[in-house]
Amino acid sequence: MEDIDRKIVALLMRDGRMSYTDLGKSTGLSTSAVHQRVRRLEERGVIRGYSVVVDHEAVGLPLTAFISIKPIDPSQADDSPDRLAGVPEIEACYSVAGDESYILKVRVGRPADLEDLLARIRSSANVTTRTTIVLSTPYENRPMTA
Amino acid sequence: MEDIDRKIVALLMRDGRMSYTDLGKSTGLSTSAVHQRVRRLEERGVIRGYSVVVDHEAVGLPLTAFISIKPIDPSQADDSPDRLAGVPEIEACYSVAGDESYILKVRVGRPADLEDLLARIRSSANVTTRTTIVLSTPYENRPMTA
DNA sequence: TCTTCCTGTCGATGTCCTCCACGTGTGCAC
DNA sequence: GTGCACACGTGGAGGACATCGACAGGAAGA
Repeated sequence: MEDIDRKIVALLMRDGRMSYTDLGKSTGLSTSAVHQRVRRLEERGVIRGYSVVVDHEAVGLPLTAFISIKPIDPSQADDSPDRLAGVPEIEACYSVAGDESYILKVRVGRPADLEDLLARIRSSANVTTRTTIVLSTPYENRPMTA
Repeated sequence: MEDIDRKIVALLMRDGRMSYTDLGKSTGLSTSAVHQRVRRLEERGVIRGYSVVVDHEAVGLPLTAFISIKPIDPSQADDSPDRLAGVPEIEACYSVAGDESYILKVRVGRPADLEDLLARIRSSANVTTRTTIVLSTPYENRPMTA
């Protein structure tokens, strides 16, 4: 990937609503040229979409946790992501190497909600869980460096 | 937070570049009214900013890992986030309850880069590390449900 | 050299953002 | 009830921006 594309992506990570005009000024290109590049980045799948950065406390989900899961029956089909896809509290699911098979990142409102969520995860995916509570988040989703 | 604000946030999580006109149509409000609400959400800090969703493989960072860190000297000042803030490979830093003190999410290009990164983390923060390699990411940063 | 492809600039058009003036409903003091 | 303040909505006007097409220049290969 070219250097200028990398710069465009880095700029958009900092401000996803930046106008093409401003992107052009920051990269030394014309508006149309930037527009074309962004469209190509979208087509190639480098840019998958745009999103908003939300304060989770403010939207009523102040409690974050990581849940590592392990199948109870090691011979069972490994389809936990599908089984858990419908659980809205799960923000991310990573297949990992190591003792456990997946790490989930979840957000809930209160400890009681977490308890309830764990029960749902265990029963719907037939797994054991190991939960790590997040106390604070110094930083998250930091933008790439140019 | 109001129901309609929640809907606006949910819509923007799905498409952070959605126009105020379209947001208005989806929420049954006029363009100006939506605009006002979004501005208030930004002022209150509910909306912290806008960003782009990037395919990390496409930008040359296909290897993701979680690194749990623990201070070597338990009596030392607990300022790891500050010490590590300058390391660009670290995308997120969570202070967690449990045996370890922080979980870092990192992205690098190759295993050798991870080795190098781990050395830098250990020396600059004076910590021991436990690394969990991500094999695949079924989903990540899923939008809230309305 | 000529062709082709890629990537850029420039200009025109329609859409959207942005702001301002104004209307409406609610709660409160009088 | 009346008057007022306030929060929140609508609608319109203007300027900025996105979007598209036509065209220019440079690089690589025949």
